[in-house]
Amino acid sequence: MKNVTIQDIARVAGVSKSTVSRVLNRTAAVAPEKRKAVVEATERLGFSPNVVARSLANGRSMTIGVLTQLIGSPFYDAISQGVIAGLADSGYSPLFADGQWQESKQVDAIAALVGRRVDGVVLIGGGVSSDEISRQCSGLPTVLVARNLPNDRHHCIFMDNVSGGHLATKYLLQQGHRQIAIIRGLEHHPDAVDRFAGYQQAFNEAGLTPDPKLIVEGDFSAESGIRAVNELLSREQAFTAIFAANDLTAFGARLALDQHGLQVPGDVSLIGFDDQLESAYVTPPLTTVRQPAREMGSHASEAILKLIEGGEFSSQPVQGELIIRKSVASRVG
Amino acid sequence: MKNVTIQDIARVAGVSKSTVSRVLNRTAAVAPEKRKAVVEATERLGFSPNVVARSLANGRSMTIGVLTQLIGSPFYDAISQGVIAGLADSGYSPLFADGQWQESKQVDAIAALVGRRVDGVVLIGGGVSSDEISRQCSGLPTVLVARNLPNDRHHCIFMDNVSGGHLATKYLLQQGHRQIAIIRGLEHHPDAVDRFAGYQQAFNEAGLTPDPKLIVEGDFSAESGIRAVNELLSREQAFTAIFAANDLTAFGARLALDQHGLQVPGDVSLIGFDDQLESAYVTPPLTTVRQPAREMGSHASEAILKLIEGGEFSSQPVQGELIIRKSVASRVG
DNA sequence: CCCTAGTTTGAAACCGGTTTCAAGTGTGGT
DNA sequence: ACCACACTTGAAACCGGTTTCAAACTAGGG
Repeated sequence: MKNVTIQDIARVAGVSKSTVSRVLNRTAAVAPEKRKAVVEATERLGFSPNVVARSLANGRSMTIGVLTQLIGSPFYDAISQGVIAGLADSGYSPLFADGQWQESKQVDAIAALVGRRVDGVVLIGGGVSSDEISRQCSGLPTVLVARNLPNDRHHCIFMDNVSGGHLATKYLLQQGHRQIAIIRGLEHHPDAVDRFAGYQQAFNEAGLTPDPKLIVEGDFSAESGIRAVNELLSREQAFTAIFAANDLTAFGARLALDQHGLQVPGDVSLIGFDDQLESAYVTPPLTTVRQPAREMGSHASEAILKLIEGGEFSSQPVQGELIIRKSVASRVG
Repeated sequence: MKNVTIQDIARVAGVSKSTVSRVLNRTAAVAPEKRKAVVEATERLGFSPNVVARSLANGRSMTIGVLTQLIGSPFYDAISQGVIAGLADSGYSPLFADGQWQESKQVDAIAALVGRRVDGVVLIGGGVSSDEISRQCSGLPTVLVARNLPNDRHHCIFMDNVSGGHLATKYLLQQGHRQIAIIRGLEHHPDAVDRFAGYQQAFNEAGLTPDPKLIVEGDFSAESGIRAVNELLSREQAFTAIFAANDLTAFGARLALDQHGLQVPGDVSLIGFDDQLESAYVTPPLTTVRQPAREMGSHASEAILKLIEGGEFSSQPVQGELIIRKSVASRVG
């Protein structure tokens, strides 16, 4: 049950372990017959190198720490998947830690990753302060995803949420809607405030002002979509369209509208944000702003790998894409 | 930028590194004043132990290898999340590897995990043979999730899919349906064949036989739900209900029915399998058989931890639960 | 044929911890 | 006062690799 070590190979092949190491890593020239002996011994004994020992010796763990928020949110999950995919075949493996949306847990989790001597860190979302990140990850390649810390100490891969919110709202305006309700995300969540800013900006550009009675809070959950529609309906202020914080919220809103006998898009149009997998298959298929979550994740992996190799990489906000399906009706003509 | 080692602490505290180790791990009694000196030095220098070195020394990496299939499938993703959650606060971290549904990649991925000297392995789904698993993971605590390898060499946490399929079909029969179409999953996927067996069993118990014209293949995707419904409709064999391979397939089926002007559940009833997050919020909310994916994942973590501690654990198939919502109408009376 | 430069090679140090072992210290019993 | 025994402690070995260094060997040039 014992593991085979390079010492065992050295003995069998009749060389020193230094030579075995050199053969295995092609790190120096070795006489052909010795090389052959080592290779044969390696295969015969079924050697698999102890990555832990190797890491200790050369200081590289071949591991990338990934901090998720584990909220079961389709968006963040898709980013994680992108990170995993982007690391495939790189030799690096992703080590996950879980922040549970609590800052203290996130700080602990980062510490755990750093303690494991990961070669790089990918932080997905979360609320850890810039200073804390700098302190813990100093000297370590670090990439933030789905978050923008506006200073040049960090590398960030994030979406331009104001332009995304603008895109959605402008489209609704173009389709002739004027009473456009918005279900916001969590009050202080930067994504939510940015999308809301885009919403306002689109109205401003059209020389219009959004009706404050059509603005309602949410928390990115489907349940909050239901609550929001009920709230909206109780305010007795007519609206012909809803811009939901994300697709999940849109699903909830759609269901609540249905329960009130309101058709989508016949009576009210609906637009989401994210473009999660299911959105193309609900009835009616949801018009939404696509966030390339998976791509952002794999982009983060590429960035980390580049940083590890000593390279640089420039990040610029990725743009959302309007995916037009069937949940928005035209009010023109 | 250099890291603080226990050697540094030993020097500052005026003791040997053995003593530092003993204080840090409470592994032996140490004189109070020395202990105090060590603790102070530790805090003053901001020491964080090198987990890699520790792993090498005591042979425990405090890491659990997790092999996923990364298919973006809500079901498998939920299991992964459960595994992550179950490991939280255990001191162990999950190291992910990606099998991409290809057996050769899976074998490589397992090898990579084992090479990193993980203390246990969680295999989620996948098609690696029992022998291969035994060979690679011999001596390592190993748990399979969402898969049943019927021999006593492995620990498996899986759902009883025939009883699940039975549950769904029996419910439809009880509601008065007789022409029940089934959209199967991938032809040779064990989950699909088991659910189909449950479907047949429910018919048999009722003294009925399913109509072969109402059986159609799928691949667990939403797109395959659309294709299946089109196929079904083209066969011109009446049906009043559809049992879909999973919720995603049900979504696709629902959309296709809608496009053909068929109401759910007015014209045809629909039942899914999984109970993914969104299923409660589509219109109509989907009646389905719930698979406790997340729970299975965290259960797997618990099992692994127990096995690592030398304990045992007995696995028995988890049962699905019928979640009755609004997508099935009664045909009785 | 000798000297020098270049190539292979193994011994040993090292990465940063844990653990064994034996020496040193102190305590209590008689 | 003496001895046995328990308790602390540091030196050193160890985990399994990588890397430095210097010795030994090889080949080429004069």
